[in-house]
Amino acid sequence: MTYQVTFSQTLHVKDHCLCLAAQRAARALARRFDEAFRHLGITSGQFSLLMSLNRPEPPPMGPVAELLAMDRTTLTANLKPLERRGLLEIIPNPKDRRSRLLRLTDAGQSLLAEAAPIWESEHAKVDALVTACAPQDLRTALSELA
Amino acid sequence: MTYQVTFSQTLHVKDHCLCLAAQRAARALARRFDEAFRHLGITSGQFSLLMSLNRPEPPPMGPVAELLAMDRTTLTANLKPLERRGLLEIIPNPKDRRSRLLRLTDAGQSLLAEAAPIWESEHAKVDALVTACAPQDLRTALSELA
DNA sequence: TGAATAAGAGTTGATATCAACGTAAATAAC
DNA sequence: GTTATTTACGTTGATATCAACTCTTATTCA
Repeated sequence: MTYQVTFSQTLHVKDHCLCLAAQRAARALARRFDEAFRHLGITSGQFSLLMSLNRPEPPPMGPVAELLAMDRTTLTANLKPLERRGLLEIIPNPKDRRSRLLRLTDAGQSLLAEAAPIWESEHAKVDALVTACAPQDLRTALSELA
Repeated sequence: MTYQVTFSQTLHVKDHCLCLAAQRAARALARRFDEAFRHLGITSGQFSLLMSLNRPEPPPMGPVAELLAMDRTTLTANLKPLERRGLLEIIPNPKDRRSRLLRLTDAGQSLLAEAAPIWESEHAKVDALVTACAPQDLRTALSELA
């Protein structure tokens, strides 16, 4: 005879699982920003990636993957469509031949400049949805989990 | 001449974007629970899906997709590997011939019974990581975004 | 009742995600 | 200085995600 998970245990998990809550919020927010950026031809994830490359010096892949909290191989995959579209370049690192540097192209810069005000306005709406705690505390709490 | 996004704007987005923060946390939590469930052969997402089917009556797909805050077509895709492994069944709805009902099999129930205590212990560790606000407030805030 | 509309799902195509494995280069140990 | 280890990245295969489109069945309404 096998132990059965009761319905009330299921309800407990549903109401308490931070993993599920984070997935739900992440999916919903991604869809929301995907929609906002759609006319620019980028997704929310692509916006975050392009924005993370807007630095004084082109960064190698490792730190970017770390910043986005994604697997390095996921980053490799995500770069491809953006590279194809000429929004970024993957160039050798003169300091370390194992490494590649990620550089935003002018086209990438321009696209980012169009996207930034959209992010600003959409994000203000999202921020306003949060009432259970201060939005800054929510951000901090999420960072504690990453 | 094209407007350029400044580095300080980039830092502002990085430090304030709830979408990025949610993606980061969601990815990190998924990896963490994936690891915890690995020996059972399921991922964190599959755990959430199977758990959501543990109800007195097999639910149709729509409400399950809604509960998980995922696209209906994503749910269709996610069901396939679990159905192949005999953990759930997709059966016709006698009340509505457009609809399908999702039923956990005995094997699915058993697997869930093994997974539940793992979730319990892993989740306690995760909960302890949250200090910026009460874990319950974090859950509520995330729900407000979904 | 018959036509228009809405609702529930599936398929396709593109991208996203990660583990497992592999390659090459830098660094450490001896 | 040669070997061992570590680091940085890529490829492959499986699953995840969603938009756009299509199919079928209910429901609405005229």
